[in-house]
Amino acid sequence: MKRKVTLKQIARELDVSISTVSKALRHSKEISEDTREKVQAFAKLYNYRPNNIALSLKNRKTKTIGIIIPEIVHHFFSKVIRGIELIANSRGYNVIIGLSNESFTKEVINMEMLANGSIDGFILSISKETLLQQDFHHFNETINQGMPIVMFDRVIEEINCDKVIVDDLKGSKKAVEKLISNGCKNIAIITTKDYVSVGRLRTQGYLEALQENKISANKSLILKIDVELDSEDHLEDLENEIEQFFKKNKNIDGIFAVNELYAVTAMKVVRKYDLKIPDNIQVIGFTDGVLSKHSRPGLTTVSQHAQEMGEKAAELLIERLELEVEKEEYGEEEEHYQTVVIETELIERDSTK
Amino acid sequence: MKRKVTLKQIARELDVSISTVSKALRHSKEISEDTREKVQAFAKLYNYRPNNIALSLKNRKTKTIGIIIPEIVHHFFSKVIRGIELIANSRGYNVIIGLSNESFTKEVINMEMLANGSIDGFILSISKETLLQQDFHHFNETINQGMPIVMFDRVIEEINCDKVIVDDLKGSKKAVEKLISNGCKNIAIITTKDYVSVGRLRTQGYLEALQENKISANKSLILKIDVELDSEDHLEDLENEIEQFFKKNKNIDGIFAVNELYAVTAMKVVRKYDLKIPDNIQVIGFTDGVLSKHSRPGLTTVSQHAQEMGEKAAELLIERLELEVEKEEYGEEEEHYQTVVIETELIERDSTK
DNA sequence: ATTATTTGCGAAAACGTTTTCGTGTTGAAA
DNA sequence: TTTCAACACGAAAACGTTTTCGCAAATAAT
Repeated sequence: MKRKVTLKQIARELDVSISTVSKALRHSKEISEDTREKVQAFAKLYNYRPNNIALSLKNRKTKTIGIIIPEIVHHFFSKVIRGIELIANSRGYNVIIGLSNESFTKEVINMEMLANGSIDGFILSISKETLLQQDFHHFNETINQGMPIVMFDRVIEEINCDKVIVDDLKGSKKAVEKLISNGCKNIAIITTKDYVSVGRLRTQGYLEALQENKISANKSLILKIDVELDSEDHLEDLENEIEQFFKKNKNIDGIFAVNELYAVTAMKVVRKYDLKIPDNIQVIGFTDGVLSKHSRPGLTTVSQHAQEMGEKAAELLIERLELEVEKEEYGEEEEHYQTVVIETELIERDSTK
Repeated sequence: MKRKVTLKQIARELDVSISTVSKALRHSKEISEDTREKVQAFAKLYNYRPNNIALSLKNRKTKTIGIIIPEIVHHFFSKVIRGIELIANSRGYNVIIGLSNESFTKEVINMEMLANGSIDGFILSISKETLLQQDFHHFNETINQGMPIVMFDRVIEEINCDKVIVDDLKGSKKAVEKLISNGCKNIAIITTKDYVSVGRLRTQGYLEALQENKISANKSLILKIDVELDSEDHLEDLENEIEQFFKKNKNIDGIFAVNELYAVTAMKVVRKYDLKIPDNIQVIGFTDGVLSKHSRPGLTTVSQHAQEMGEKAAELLIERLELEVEKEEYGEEEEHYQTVVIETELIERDSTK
């Protein structure tokens, strides 16, 4: 077992100084061609690679991005990660992941763990619990310490940072408009309780679409699901709740669900009542994940372009990181944060006419 | 914007030495109660946190685990990650992720990027391309440099490291036996080409089950899919290939597929021919992912307990990491690597009788 | 032959810690 | 009064780099 070789060892072996070795390896003009070749040959032979940690300490930057997300077993989030990783890697950055598990405390702990030098900046999506508690001090503190944050999907207006969001409102509106123009008269929405911002926005899109088409919203056609039923362990509860909802509203001929799971579960329930999709009831979901593609019938859905969100978020963060280097040289300029909106796209499959 | 405070700054501010500050914060008995309190109060006020990078450099360990996987947008892998993260975090480790994208080169590059000090050890699953090329030098080199590796799921016998595998052979055997005992006479298998070790093992399980039940294997009932059709972009090609296969083998009454995607795609094809599942054809898949749960009919499947695999892998790695510290103190002992087998479980749903 | 310039290299500082060891001061024991 | 331990603290090394600066030797210019 040969441990990693260091500059010091090379220097000792070749009877030169550490500085000489370092310079020789970085092709410094200061070093004679002779020594340069000698050192490089030796380094190659022993497969020398500079130690990242030492570099990080010296440069005071780690070339690593911290990602904090609520959940990784999730098509949307994993696609975002893929996008982030793609851009990050191509620009020489690594990606370190912390899962909040939708818990406020874990989110805070994870961020603290990473903020102490391990990373240069965060890309994150806020946990449901944090949204619920409305406690955002950890974000502000991190930013105040000079560590940039890019938020995606679940963001908060008031925090001063770059953001990447999907146009939830417009996306939902398009979806509901599609149902309307397809002839639906009684369109139900299956959504989350309001504190998850995306749920609120998507509900709003639903309402606006109705309004603009002169359809009066019917409160009993709005089903708000408790987030606790989202997990895979509560599939049956979710199904039951949706079934109760159906029983109470037999006239439904269109369903807009704010995520895939709600949509396919709704379809499952619909089938129990021997109704045909899309003939009797049309369904549109949100998020173009694996369920939408493989459900039967194929689910018409609003695609969020998750990977693109990740890519954009990574670009924003890295730009800011590299820009900061310059900022230190010139004086501080005004910081200006952007919010990038990723357009949604309605992907039509067989659950609509 | 107040930058992170360091020991040096505290020392200067309080007019003591850096050593004193460090000791005071670590509750050293060397420091008088007076100074200790003073320092701690100041540190708390300025929210002092030791810099991780500096600690890593000093301790020559990063408390970070590197994960290399072929793909993250994948139920199995993301569940494994969740398992790893769970254990890692509870033991004070972070998790840094590299995606190989099933490419040999990216696997190598990613590993090199992380191996230079960024992490203490790897948990990885080998890319298909690497398996195909049979080039494993990067694993051996990493291990030779004293960096432990734990492989999971897609592993290689010959490499000297801990492994966590699912009992693919037994799992498949159980599945096929189930089909047999349910009365299937012509059982097809949809599998991958042989170089993907899990595909090979699962095929082997299929063959053994047939043999032990005195059913002669029929080569035309074995469909080996090219891995390139696995991605979401080639769903149609996959479907076509399976359809051709069906056309040639109209007598199939049972299907065992080595992953979810093949299974649900097969079901899709079956439906085209107006055959009933499970009445005319029974289907069993592998991997209990989101597709199995939500497909219609629900897919009977072999569950691999992905999260448990991740947990076990993390435990193995961390144990070895902490053990190594001791090993440096006592002389080197014989290293002994384990291979942990995670039992599979047959989850019965509606695609079997 | 003397001075000026270039060349090639090493010493040392810096990044932020922890830890070993040394040392001056105090109070107690001799 | 002298000796010794206990106490409280600081200096310095170490982890592995990069980089600035200084310095000697070699070369060029006068």
